[in-house]
Amino acid sequence: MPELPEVEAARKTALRHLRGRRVLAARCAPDSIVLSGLSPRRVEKALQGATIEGAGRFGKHVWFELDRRPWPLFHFGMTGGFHFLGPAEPSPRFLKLEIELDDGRRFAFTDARRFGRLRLSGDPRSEPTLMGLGHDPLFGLPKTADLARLFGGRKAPIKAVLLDQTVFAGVGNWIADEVLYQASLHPMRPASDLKTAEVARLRSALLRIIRRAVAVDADSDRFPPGWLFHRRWGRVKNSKMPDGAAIVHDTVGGRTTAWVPSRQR
DNA sequence: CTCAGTGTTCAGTG
DNA sequence: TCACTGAACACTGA
Repeated sequence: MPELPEVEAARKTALRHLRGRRVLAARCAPDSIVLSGLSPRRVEKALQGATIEGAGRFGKHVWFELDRRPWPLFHFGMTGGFHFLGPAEPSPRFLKLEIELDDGRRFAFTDARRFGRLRLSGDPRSEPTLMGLGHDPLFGLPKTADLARLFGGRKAPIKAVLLDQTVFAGVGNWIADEVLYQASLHPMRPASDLKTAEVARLRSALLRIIRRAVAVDADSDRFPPGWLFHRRWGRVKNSKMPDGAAIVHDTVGGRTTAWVPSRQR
């Protein structure tokens, strides 16, 4: 669920449900991994009685803006997510944080696989982990010439560079594959080998894909039918694009990579 | 039972 | 120091 568009959709939904709401009660699970050692009590105390005024995001990180500090800062890892519940609904499985709002509704943060994180921050934007991030495509990308210069020092496969959060914040595995497919680029090409025209194609594909996915709130049923996304899942043998082009699966940059050799040279 | 997986970090290497 | 690679992490679901 959690690449940039999914996290942005979660942020917007949170904003819709939570803005202006006061926290009546908060319950935080004693999960020392997800909390990275932070005490559940501190999280509960930070939220208890606070009013939620906004929600921010950078890359795959999302946070709530309260009327006082510190603020909760979330990362979804592989399986984290937000849930919004009515007063009588049962709490979801894998619950890490639950909040009761002053309108009777409830908010929950869950994470089955526990790669997600919940922290507190006086100012998320100045957290070292956020400041180390590269360009969030939704907030804009450098011009082609500057990207080309950035790639010039990288001999790693372009797929790996796309996944590098210190270069492109928020890009994950399916977006990287979609970008390379739509830009007709071989995932294993060393980044430094890309010609200017190829960097331009990558740049516009990245912008187009992120903007479109965000515009439909990361609802993959509404992604354009031609996207690789719809046919990339699993290492399914003999899978093909609608035009008959074969999709193959390899490991590149340590991740499963779905690509179409007939199109990506 | 085995294995892949929409992510990040850290150790080891060059 | 930097860039890069691969393993580790934790757990579910196929």
